[in-house]
Amino acid sequence: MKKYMEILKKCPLFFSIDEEDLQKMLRCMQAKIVFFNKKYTVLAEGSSARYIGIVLSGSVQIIQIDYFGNRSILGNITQSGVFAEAFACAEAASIPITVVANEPCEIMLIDSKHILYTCSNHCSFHQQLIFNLMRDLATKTISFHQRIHITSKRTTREKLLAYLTAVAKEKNSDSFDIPFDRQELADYLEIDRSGLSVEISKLRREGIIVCKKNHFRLL
Amino acid sequence: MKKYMEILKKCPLFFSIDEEDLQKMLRCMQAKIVFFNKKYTVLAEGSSARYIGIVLSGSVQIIQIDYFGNRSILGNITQSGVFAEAFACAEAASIPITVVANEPCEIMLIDSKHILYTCSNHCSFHQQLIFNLMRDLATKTISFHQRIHITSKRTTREKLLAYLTAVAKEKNSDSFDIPFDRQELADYLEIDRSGLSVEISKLRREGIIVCKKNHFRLL
DNA sequence: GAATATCTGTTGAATTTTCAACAAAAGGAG
DNA sequence: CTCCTTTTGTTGAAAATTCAACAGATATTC
Repeated sequence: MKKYMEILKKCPLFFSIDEEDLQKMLRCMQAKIVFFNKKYTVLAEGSSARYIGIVLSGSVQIIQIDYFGNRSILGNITQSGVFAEAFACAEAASIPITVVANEPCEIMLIDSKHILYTCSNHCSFHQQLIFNLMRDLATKTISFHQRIHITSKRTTREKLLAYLTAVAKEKNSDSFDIPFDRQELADYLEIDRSGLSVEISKLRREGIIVCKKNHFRLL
Repeated sequence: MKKYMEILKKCPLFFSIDEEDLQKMLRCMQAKIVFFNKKYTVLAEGSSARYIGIVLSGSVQIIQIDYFGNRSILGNITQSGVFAEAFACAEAASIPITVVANEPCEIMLIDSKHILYTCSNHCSFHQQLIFNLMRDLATKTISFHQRIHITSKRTTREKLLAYLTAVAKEKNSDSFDIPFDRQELADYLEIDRSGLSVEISKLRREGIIVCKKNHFRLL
């Protein structure tokens, strides 16, 4: 567990909790670490909402697939990021989304009952954990607002530009990588892949963007 | 303040807090009550993210308006519901949404610093408040997932049917009112109003729905 | 490095949405 | 009740998206 300390200290769930307490806490919560290969399912839609996940290495995608097989990508969680916490915290019966490994990754899974309810040891840092969870959920809510700001645009071009400017703003640079390939970006923006490619080409010809693979630059 | 007790006891922020404590708490937090007429702005985009709002009577809509003036409706908050809590809890500088009164309404506003940080009186129920806030945010996150499930559909018909079946499921009945007029429903589903009317007429002719104004019935 | 699989860009046709404009219906004010 | 305003439904034309199919580019495997 020790080798993951630096990563866990950056996890929003554990802010303001010192390393010693964190070690104790993880043992107390019976945190387990699981490895997944690329494209493997970390949590499947319909499975128990018991677990809260933390990405130790690699990255995962949060996806929704409807009855027709259409995929929506809700987000991308990278190192130190948390996922599935909303369903656990709301004590939902099951999760309405699927989490898949984007690349080989190590995932920490914690049973939410150890987080939501104080253990018999009355860990003093438990209140801090709840507070951190609240902040994390608030941050997630804001990121959903941003996603809606992007996907509510009506045309492919507007969605794409709204997305790219949002990423540029977040990364504080006009030059950046995006965490999606073309099909994934289309599924994130809720548009057709081929239409997306057409629009990227247009923006390139018009001199508005430069891009190579998943690296973009706004001009 | 007393006349609002029954409403506040149903507010997710105050679950498991008894009436006596709640009274004290509200005084301690300097909660203020403001009245708004229909269509008036309760909180404007860009304003301080300091306040958490609670609907005491009437209802409010959470909306986003982009540079072209296109409105997206993110949700509808009714009696005992909470709004703007995510921005306050994440300590955002300003709010990226606008809250407008849907009808005449009474709103309680609480400065979030009184919620997030313990007061000098060390109110014992403060921890419960944080826990409630966390649950509330988790619930909101889930409702965003549901909204995305609806708006990610590609056609007007699919969006409309996904929305109607979701409401029917929530209300546990095939017959229900929706909180939107046609333009608002279009702005919630991210589609064109006239296209929506066309689709409603089609579904009516096909005998899939019955509707009158904002009352719908699925067959 | 050759063979194979995956990803990306392009095209044209079909479908759908958007937009503007108007008429009918419903609601509110006096 | 009548006038006026707002909401809803309808239409056709323009614009945009989706879909299927394919070719070139890029990775991956052996």
